[in-house]
Amino acid sequence: MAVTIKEVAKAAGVAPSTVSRVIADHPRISPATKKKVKKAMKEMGYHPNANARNLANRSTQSLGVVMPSSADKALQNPFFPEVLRGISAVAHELDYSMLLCTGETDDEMLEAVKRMVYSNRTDGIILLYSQVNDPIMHFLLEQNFPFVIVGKPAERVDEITHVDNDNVRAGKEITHHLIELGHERIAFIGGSEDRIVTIDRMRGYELALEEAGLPYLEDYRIHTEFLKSGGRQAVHELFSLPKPPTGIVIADDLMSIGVVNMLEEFGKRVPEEVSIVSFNNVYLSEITRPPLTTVDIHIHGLGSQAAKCLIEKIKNKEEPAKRIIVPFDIKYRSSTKEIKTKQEG
Amino acid sequence: MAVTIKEVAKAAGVAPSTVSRVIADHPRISPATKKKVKKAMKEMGYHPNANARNLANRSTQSLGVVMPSSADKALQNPFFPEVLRGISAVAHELDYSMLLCTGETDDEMLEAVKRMVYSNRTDGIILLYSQVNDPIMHFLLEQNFPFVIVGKPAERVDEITHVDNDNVRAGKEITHHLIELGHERIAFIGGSEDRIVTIDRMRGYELALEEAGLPYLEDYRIHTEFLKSGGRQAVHELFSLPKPPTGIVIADDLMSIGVVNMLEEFGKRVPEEVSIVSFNNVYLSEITRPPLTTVDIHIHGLGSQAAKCLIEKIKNKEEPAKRIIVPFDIKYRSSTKEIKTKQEG
DNA sequence: TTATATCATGTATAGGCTTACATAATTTTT
DNA sequence: AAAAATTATGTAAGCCTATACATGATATAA
Repeated sequence: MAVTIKEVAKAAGVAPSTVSRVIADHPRISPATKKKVKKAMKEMGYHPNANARNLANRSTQSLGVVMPSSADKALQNPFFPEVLRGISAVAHELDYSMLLCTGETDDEMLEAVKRMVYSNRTDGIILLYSQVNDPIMHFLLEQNFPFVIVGKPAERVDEITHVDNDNVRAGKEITHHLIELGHERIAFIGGSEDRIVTIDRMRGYELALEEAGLPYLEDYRIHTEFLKSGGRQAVHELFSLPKPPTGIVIADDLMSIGVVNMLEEFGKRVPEEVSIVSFNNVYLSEITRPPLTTVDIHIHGLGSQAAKCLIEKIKNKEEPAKRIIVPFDIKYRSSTKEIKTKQEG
Repeated sequence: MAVTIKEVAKAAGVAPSTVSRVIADHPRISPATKKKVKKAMKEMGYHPNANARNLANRSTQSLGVVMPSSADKALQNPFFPEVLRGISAVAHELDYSMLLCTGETDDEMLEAVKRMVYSNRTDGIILLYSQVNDPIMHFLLEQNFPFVIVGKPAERVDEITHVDNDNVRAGKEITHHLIELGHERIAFIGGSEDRIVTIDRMRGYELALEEAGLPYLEDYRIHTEFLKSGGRQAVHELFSLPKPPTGIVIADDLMSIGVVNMLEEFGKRVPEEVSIVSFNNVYLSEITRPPLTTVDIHIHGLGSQAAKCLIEKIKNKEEPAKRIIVPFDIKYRSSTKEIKTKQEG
């Protein structure tokens, strides 16, 4: 059994409460006893017991982090380790620990979150995704439990603290880049339409087309989970169109890699024949072939800001809902190319 | 304040200890009172407080998971989300939660681990990496704190429970595959030589060469962190050799992608001019171009086995050290090609 | 110098749960 | 039918820390 506050107290010849106060750096402890107690703590190898402490404090000093359910392969997205790092950076600094929550199915996830909340294992929760009609979010809302979202809430946007990029603008700007290069037939490939991030990025894509006076074709929009075969089929159809696109806006770097692969299969080369842009700027996008022109969304920043907001909210339940927009910038690399021959008006 | 055991007891007309026993499903509680108490719990929305419980039990019901320090980009490896899923699967099942531990520097990591251990935040630790002379491992050993390694310990192999693939054999077999295809000039590219996984895979590579009577050249071995520029330089040198390799064994799928990219830059095509094999079989390796022939190490299994072992060890301190070898299999895809023209004797 | 404010520390309780031990009720044994 | 064993539940003492309140010692004010 580890050494307790009592034993330290006895050794230092003071009361347990005094030791506790020394730990908390209470101002009304004389320098002399402070020193004496600290010495005893060192000598005896004392370390406070987090459980006891948290019980007394009615807190846990830990942040729950909820990943999307891992039904799909999306979880292998390097986005996640990177946000985790961001969260970890400030959590560590402010002396919080991170409780991770994954699960195979949505039900399993919800159950896991409920357990975390009910059993008081965490002081607050970060949702690493945002989707339409999310039961977990509803639960948290209903319980009035502190949480923040990385991404934009599907509803009650003004009541829920969230950390996001301006994905609409990012979508618009990156699409605009393609337009500037002379592209007029631009497709959009994104994941599930339930994910807010997909919706926003697509919205930006639409706006850019509109602004440029380019037609907006239903056939140019693909939503797929990208589990290989499904995605292949979709891309195949896209390029079987009478007027196939010359540029594609893809909602995620990881998908881009799959798309490049499929295009190659169909004999289309990137960027010579098709230009591609995407989002996230994971490390991968730099080392893949071709290196991707992509929106750097500052994943690490998303994570660290989310952690910061959540901790503020935990410390002060009255903290108003906030919206933090992490700026993005575009990394211009080699997956796009100017288009010379204007494709008929 | 949440409802406590006492309140439930009062409502059900029993003693708090009875309620506690109902929760623990104690056999000596009559079905009648069990039912009565459960009803009260439901009605009042009672949920046990994890902190109080853990304090009384001197346990935490949580597993600490230590990722490598994120100094390098290696953390963006999809390997990690995938092991986490594996760990999570059994942790969840056995009602443990996962405490994540990352850090920028090695010192920060060590400090974080010390805090976890000293403050009793976790019952045991899973190390997601293994390297030579790891201060964290030494600390854990010295404290006699339950931990398991995903990978092979650098020392005291028989005293430390670990879950690993037979990386030497995997290295040998995958290299052998290249040899079977007629390759005789085979290089090896791996990450840091401090990582045991690199060492083992390279050892397998060497064994395969030896067995086939192929020469083993110093110049054919590259170790790099693969932070782009460094890797590029190395690959450049490799292919400036008088006799450049026709096949490469690469220690990790993620690196493979970088290598393919660089080769392309140097005008070498995969697999037409250079064959490539690697390890891990992350989702990416399937969708990249070309799809990689790679060793499927069953990442999920590594994680789940590790969690299982750790929990066993937590429950029984006397549990002997174990070594679990998760089987691997090779996914044959399109990054290798038979070599026709025997390159001079 | 005495009353009062300030400071340094101690006492005791709370936080929510588990569990060894005690006790009352029931069943089994002889 | 009394003694013994078993069963069902209660009592109370932890687990370790934080903190409101109490107390004694100094310093300040009147």
